[in-house]
Amino acid sequence: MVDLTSAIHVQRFGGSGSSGGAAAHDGVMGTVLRRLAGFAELSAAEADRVRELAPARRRARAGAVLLAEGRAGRHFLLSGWACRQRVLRDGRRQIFDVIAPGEGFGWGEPADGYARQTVAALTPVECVDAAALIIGQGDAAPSGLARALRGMLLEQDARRLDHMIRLGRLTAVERVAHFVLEMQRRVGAVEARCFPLPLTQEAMADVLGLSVVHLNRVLRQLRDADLFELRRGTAAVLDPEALAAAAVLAPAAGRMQPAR
Amino acid sequence: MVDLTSAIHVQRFGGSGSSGGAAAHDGVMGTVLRRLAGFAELSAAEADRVRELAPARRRARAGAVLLAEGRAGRHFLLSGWACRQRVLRDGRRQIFDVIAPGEGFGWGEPADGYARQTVAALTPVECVDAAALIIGQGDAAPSGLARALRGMLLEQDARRLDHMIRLGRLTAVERVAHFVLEMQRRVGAVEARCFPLPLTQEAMADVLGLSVVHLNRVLRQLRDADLFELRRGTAAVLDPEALAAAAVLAPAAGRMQPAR
DNA sequence: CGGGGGTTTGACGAACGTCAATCGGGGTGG
DNA sequence: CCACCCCGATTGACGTTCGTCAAACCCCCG
Repeated sequence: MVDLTSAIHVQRFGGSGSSGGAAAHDGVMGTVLRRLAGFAELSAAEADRVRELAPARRRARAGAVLLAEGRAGRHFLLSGWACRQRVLRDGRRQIFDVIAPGEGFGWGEPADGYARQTVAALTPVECVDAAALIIGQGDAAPSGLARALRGMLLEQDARRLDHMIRLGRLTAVERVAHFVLEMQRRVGAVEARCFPLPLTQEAMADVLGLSVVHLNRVLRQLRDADLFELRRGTAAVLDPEALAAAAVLAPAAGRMQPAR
Repeated sequence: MVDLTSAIHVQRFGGSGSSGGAAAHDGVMGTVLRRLAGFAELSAAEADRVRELAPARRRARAGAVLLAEGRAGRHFLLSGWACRQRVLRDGRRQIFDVIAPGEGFGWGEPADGYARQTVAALTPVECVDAAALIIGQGDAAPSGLARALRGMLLEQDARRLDHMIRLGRLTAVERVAHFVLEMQRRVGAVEARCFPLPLTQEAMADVLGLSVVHLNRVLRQLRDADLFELRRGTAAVLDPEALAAAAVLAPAAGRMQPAR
């Protein structure tokens, strides 16, 4: 499926404008285009419209707020990782959802003061405001772009349900195992043993509703059992079957199923 | 606001067809109409279209599956309480969301195999399939009905975020307090001391990600402290301020905010 | 060669789950 | 009308999981 192993390391601007191969041609928007294509085929014109967003991209450092609480508005994450979160007055933080490179944010978030969530960068990121992007919505045949974006939102919803189960009904080990498998699938590395997962243990703990210390112990436990390893931002699934067994629950599908 | 104290006890069919007062005129659809009106004003024609659904209503007993996993399709809950849930192979259950009388279900659920959730009745219920209801979507000015339904979905989304915080970052006492306040607001009984909450402790435990035993202890603790009481399906908020303090987090707004 | 943030570990305690038994109330059938 | 019964609520005892505090440790960068 989609290979993002390298995409996350793309941090250079300029160059790679119109050299040759498809990936090179896609330039910095490659991550986004490949991910969208995972949901629905885009027409050449649509892909071009997406590519044209590239000059508007901006960088942000880890920890930066990409979208303040209550704000919305179509963005894409070109590289790096972000999250949707909320911080309580006493400092406790819950991360609702991790945003992987190539994914969008701000599309689903209701702007009318309803959902109090903030989008924040977990690593250094590049992102673009896609407010200007023409989608081609409504009426008879939704465009490929519209279908892809819809698919992205649906998958996000599905993942949130999984996440609620994780938080409410899975043990710490199960939560970690399930989260790792979700990320593996999500990053398109189902066959690969290793994939990038540059999240702080603190961030991961705030995703999974655990303390950093306890998460660390669970990670060591999985490492000692040769199931899974996380070192320097790279995840390694050493024993997929055993890890899946530990996860109890199969992660949400990464692709749209045919309507019934 | 909306008073559902009696609505939940409406179990009789027939009668109350066109006697007099507004509530009586709304008949069995009154709960739904009042709730929709809480989000956006409906035109007389729209209200009539909703009322016309009444004959199609059906009953189900507690525990019945109202919408199987993966299915969707516009429904309203006329009376009784239901929930969206998922049950793991080993029997663990997580309830994603409680559905109060008058609320809709199946509107947001994606039908294409994405979200694996089941809608199940928590008490005896009456509900209708509203697939035939003409909404008046799209284009320039969305109808009152469309806006009301959209508001319902937005509120549901907002509540899910709160729910994720509850599960991931609040203690048992905080979870219960927050849940109770959310329900109070949701049922339109913010001023009232008492309101109907006919959930089994087992159901509430599965909402809050707790064991029944521990939930029971928390409830006793709140009762001993004269903060909150739950007896025979009726909730009594004895000390609103203290309960709100115990909840840490203010529950999601019950009404649509003006767009910014 | 120092910071400094992230990771790792130990010791301890609090929060929560499990097992098991009892209680209570309302619904049902005689 | 009453006895029975069953499901849900309640309680005690105990064990486990997980959080907190505190102290190293490690690695990356400057």
